[in-house]
Amino acid sequence: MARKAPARRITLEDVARLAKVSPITVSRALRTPESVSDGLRKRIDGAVMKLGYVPNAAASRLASNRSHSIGVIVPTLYNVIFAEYLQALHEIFLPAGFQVIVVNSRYSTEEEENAVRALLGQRVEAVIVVGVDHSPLARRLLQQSHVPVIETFQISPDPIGINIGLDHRRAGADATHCLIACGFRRVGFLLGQHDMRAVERLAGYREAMSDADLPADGLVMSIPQTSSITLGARIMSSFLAIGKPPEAVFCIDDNLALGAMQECRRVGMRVPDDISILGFHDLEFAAYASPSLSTVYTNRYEMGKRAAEVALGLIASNKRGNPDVINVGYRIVTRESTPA
Amino acid sequence: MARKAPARRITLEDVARLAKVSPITVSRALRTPESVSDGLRKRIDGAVMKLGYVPNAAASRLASNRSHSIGVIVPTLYNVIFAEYLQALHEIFLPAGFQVIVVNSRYSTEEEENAVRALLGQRVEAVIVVGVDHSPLARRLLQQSHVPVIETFQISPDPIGINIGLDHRRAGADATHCLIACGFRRVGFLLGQHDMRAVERLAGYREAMSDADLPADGLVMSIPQTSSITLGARIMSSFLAIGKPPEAVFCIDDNLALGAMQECRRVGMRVPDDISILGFHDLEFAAYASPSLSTVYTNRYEMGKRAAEVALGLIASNKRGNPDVINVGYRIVTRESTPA
DNA sequence: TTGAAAGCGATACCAA
DNA sequence: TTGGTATCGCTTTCAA
Repeated sequence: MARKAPARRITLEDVARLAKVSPITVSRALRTPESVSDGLRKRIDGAVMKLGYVPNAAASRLASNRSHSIGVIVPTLYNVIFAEYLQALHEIFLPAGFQVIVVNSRYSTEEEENAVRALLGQRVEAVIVVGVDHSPLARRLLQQSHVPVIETFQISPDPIGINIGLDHRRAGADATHCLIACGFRRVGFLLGQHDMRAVERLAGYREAMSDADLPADGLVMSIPQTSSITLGARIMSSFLAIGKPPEAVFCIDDNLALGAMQECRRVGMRVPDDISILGFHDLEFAAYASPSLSTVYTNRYEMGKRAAEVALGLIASNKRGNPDVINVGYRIVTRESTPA
Repeated sequence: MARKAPARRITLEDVARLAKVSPITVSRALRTPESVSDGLRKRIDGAVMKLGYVPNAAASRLASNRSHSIGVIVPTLYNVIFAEYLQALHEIFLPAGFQVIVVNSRYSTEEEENAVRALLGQRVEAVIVVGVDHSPLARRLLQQSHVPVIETFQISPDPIGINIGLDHRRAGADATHCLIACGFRRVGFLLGQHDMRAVERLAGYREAMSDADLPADGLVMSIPQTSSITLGARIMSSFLAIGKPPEAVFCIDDNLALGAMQECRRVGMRVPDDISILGFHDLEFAAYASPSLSTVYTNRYEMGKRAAEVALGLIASNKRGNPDVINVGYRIVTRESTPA
């Protein structure tokens, strides 16, 4: 076995010894400097610096039963929508003295369950999770944890706690109606992986088609992989390969839409003259594509910001928050890739 | 003050009591199930399930002095290059039983220092950080921490431990030479914020211009904000506003490049006929832009992967790793936005 | 303002 | 295979 402690780590006691005070005084000087006399504080700060002391967070958490950290579960980091969301969370939590622990569930309910366990094990003071579908155990663990739980991005018929999101089914239906209103009958739907938000938007699409008495058969095309521009091009290519091209396609997100658009142009179809393309989320490049991309704007930043604010409020008041749904909505943005 | 413990949290002891075994046996059953008899294991698992027990990581860390977690510091989450890098880290560390704690330093040395302190306080078993410029205290804390430190993305003249990156100065010089070789004399340089990688690339640009006896005065344009497509358009717009347009511009990254390209087109300049544009990083959309964007490919995934592998090796062998530089290089990718 | 003693909830080490 | 006991490094009482 390795020799114990190859140069033991510096502890509070080491600092106390060097500063010739008791450990508890050092602890105080670090947490509430104003509660310690000037002289001592200076001696202690000096000792801390000299030794390069870094408090052991595990010990602190154990003793205080406070972690000063927030757990956040996102399905991926590849998509910039989650970066925007996380940015908002950081902007609220860091100044409030909380650390943000981000865990990536990679769109897997199983990994999400592990993430929940890991975060609750860290005794995070709130859990903020993207999506509303969880494994039964994950749901139960969240429910019986004593911390606020906030589900985001999607609204839930049965939220665990606070729920801040938008109605993806309605957004999908509205967007599809919008294309139908342009006079299109063959409206396609392109998607990558079938996460629950995608599935809801697809359901909205089917609903809208059905409402307009239009068949959706053979118009839904999916390659269940992480959404990307490349994937959009591939899906569009498969779509075009199997028969009569659609008059319009609604893509599960802007990445797919951009790829689909480029693929159409590659094979000589003009957008929007020969085919219309509608994306989702309104990523930054959508406005800069040529033609610029029509899409559905969603406010990721606001969802993050409100989630963080709600969480801070609940933590401060030592409550969990009764189930409540906050719908932040969406907005269809018409640009050049669809008719005016 | 709030009443203490509104329904106390479940501990190992609660599980032990319910399963009628000693706490230490529960601990064993959870960590090394094979070291406990079948009957007990089942009873214990049942009790864990029934109570929804989640071990307190703080207590475990304190007692075992192992955190099973890795600290990663990135300057932003907005840029997909870091998502790719983090993805690689996750893919290596999670299966190896390590949690990845991601902290965002928001391009601030000060926040980075806080991040270092927070991570070392968590007793992470390795620190992986983007960049090689740190505050003196951050550097010292990393140095005297007893864990492996891996600096990435950029090569360092004086690495703390292992250093995996590329030479941004040379990449900047090579890219600029490439434009000069096309016969351009007025080659501009566009950048947003002056992080150290950007500064190195700028230095490379200046070097290349000076090598070719070309003046760089008035050809460097910067708006020190987070890089984005919009920002690229704005910087290009300012550039065009102040006088004779350049023959080519080298942009600090593909976002800026795409924005710059769209701005040129907006004002009626053709790319590459009237102006050439070169980006950096080869983000996915670069190949799909129209015209497709020439750029410099960097391998973020590989940097993450190798950093993780090296870290795991060092952790396993209980070593810190002597300073060593691994240069992963880059590659200039010529597409339609520059002459062939 | 400072300090002494008693935990926090797990694991390590040694016994049975 | 199972259990007792000390201990990890800090904070929370409570006293001085």
